[in-house]
Amino acid sequence: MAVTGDETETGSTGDFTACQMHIPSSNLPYGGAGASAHGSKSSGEDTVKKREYRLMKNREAARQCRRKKKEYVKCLENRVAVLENQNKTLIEELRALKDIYRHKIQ
DNA sequence: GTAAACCGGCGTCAGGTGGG
DNA sequence: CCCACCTGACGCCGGTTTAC
Repeated sequence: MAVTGDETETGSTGDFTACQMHIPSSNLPYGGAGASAHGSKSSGEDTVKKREYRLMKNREAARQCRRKKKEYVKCLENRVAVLENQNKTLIEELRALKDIYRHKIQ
C-alpha cells in the first residue's frame, strides 16, 4: 500500500474524448481546506475527519476514473473493429470495380 | 503440489486544471 | 488564491496460469 499524505476528491467531467461518458457529481460535508492551511481552527479530530473524507472521495474518484477508462478503451476497440470491417469492404469494392474496368477496356 | 510470473483491481499520493 | 476534481504513477494483494 501507499503511505501517508492527503489529497484529492471525487466528481465527474473529464477527457477521453470521442468515446466518452459522464457521471454526476457529489456533495461535500467538509468544505474547508485540506489540513488547516493558515487560520484554520480545526481540532485534531476535525483534521482527521477531513482527511478521511478526502481519502474516501478520492477512492471513489479513482474507481470512477478506472471505470471510465475501461469504457473508453472498449469503445476504441469497437471503433477499430468497425473500421477494419469498413476497410475490408472498401478493398473488396475496389477490387470489384477494378475487375469491371479491366473487362471493359479489353 | 508449488514457486514464479502474470494480471486485474484497489487505495493512496502528487500534480495538473478549471471554477468561484 | 483556494478548493474540488481528474488522472498518472506507484505499491500491494488475491486470483489465475505456467513451468517444473
